[in-house]
Amino acid sequence: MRIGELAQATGTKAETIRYYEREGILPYADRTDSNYRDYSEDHLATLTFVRRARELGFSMAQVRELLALSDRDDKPCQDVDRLARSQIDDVQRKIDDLTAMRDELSRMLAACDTDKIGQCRIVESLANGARS
Amino acid sequence: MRIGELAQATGTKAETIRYYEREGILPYADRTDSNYRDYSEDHLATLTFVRRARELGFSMAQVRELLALSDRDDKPCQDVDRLARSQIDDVQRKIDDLTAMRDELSRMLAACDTDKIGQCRIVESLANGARS
DNA sequence: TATGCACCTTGTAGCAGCTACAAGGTCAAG
DNA sequence: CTTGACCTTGTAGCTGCTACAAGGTGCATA
Repeated sequence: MRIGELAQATGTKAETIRYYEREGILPYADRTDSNYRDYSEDHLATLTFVRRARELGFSMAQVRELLALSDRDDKPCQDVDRLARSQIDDVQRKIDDLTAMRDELSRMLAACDTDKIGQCRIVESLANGARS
Repeated sequence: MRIGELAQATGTKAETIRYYEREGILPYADRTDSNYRDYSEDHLATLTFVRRARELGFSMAQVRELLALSDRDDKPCQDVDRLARSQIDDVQRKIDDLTAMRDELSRMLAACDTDKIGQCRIVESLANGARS
């Protein structure tokens, strides 16, 4: 697969893909005889993952960590455990916040449907949750 | 409440708060006689919301839209409806992705606990979901 | 009263994570 | 043989902060 195809498949700019390669986020792609980057299904999967993780608010450093969980053949189980455990808490917190947000948006929609004028409490929905 | 206090309460740098004011993300704060910014509970709630929304991967523009839903006294119900509806889809997609990620992280933890060597499929967990 | 810290302003500059465009070149399909 | 996708290196712009400097005010405390 060439860079343009991969770009299209993932909704990523070709220049961003090259940038990820330079940054070591994506593994270096083999070059064809004509020096074109040649991508595999693995590259596609990794890039899709990276893009979604970034959309979900993970930093590049966190994405690197998450990717590191992937090829952990070398790493002892307890490292993986520690890494996964700390990520899980982070992910769960995001889910909780998003759920509160979604529920509030739904409530507003429902109020709109029945033409009741409801107050919008979307700010409160996230603001009030006591968190560390 | 003064800026330092608000900064501490929300884990935001004072300079970031001033930046948000300049950008119109946070409403202009009244100044005391001694020209200090004076924040209310509303400011606290809004800033908390903004910070969480940003952590969840919403852009400044999206945060503005979400905030706009909040003081919609002026806007007709159908505008609110349209805006809320499109945001809900976005939020639900994030929840689904994060849930897949969390489940896969949990699976890995479980495998670690029982000392079975399981393959890490976190990349696949997000990569394979067919999405628009 | 003086020291020190939090705050004010304006301005400039840096980092992260892209995104864009330019210059100069290769490759392959119509 | 032209067109368009790709290659390289380099530079510069955008977003969303973050930092620091310069010069000044407010205010609590030794």
